[in-house]
Amino acid sequence: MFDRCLYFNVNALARVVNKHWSKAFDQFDLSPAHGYMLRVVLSQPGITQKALAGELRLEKSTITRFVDSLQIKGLVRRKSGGGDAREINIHPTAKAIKLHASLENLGDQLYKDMVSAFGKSELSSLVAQLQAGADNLDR
Amino acid sequence: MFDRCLYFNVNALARVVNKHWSKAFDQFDLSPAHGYMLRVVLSQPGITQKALAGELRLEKSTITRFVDSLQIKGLVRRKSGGGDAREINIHPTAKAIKLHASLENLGDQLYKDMVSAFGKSELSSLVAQLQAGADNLDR
DNA sequence: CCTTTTGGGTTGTATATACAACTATAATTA
DNA sequence: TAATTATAGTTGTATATACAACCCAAAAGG
Repeated sequence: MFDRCLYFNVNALARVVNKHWSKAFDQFDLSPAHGYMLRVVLSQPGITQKALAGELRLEKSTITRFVDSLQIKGLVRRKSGGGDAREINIHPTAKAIKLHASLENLGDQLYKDMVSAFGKSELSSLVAQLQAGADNLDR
Repeated sequence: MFDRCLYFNVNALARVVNKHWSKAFDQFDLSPAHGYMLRVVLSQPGITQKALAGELRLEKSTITRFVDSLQIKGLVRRKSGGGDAREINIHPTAKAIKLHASLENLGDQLYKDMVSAFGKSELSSLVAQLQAGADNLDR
């Protein structure tokens, strides 16, 4: 009934993609969203929460929550005192650093899974359209 | 950092689409998801919850919750007793029937919004890819 | 300087949705 | 037909995420 509807189809695809990603991230005991945030922290140690919100396109309150839970798991630390006292810098712990390579491998693996599910050129055109769509609408 | 990642981009687009749709559905005091469910009930009065889950691609427990809230708003009624006593048939109330035309108009309007944001052919190719993607992965 | 405004982060609260365990009924099989 | 299995729906619980109201520190304007 909603075959041609953007809202319906983007949400339906998001649900199946999220399920696939969740299963893959289970081995790290992380949700995909938390895993992606950790990847950003690992690649930019000391990043502020504001910048994380920008990278991940999530609200700052959501970032607070995610940092809280990574902190509870012993994967990141909050540090203040770098110039602007309002800012908080997020650093990966040694435990997180040990995961870095396997997290990136998982990313590669998932990409390959999608290439074989969709085909390489179809996948990249789909992703490009998703991205253009978000940019278009986000105003 | 995740520019080419399906997970990231499908979720980012879903968030902006959902925001746009939510704003549009405010006038009915419905979330888009509830509005879509009501549209299905209006077009197939007496549909079972199982069939609703199929149409909307949502879990049956989610359907229970949605029907609960439409019922509380006086928009649908549950009726049993049609043969199989496990099944529950969902019917729109008179109040819901009055909304039917404007809900469909809203759907048309949103479609037009998307056509002007994306362009007609880009939109339909995007939606077709979303749909094919969900079908592909959902196994 | 002192006051106002802006910006980063947190907290309270709300919604969408899922999954697993459960209940009640129907269908199958022995 | 009695026992097993499958199916429709409900409920408990959990997660992701948003928004609005708030707090504190910084910047800007008088």
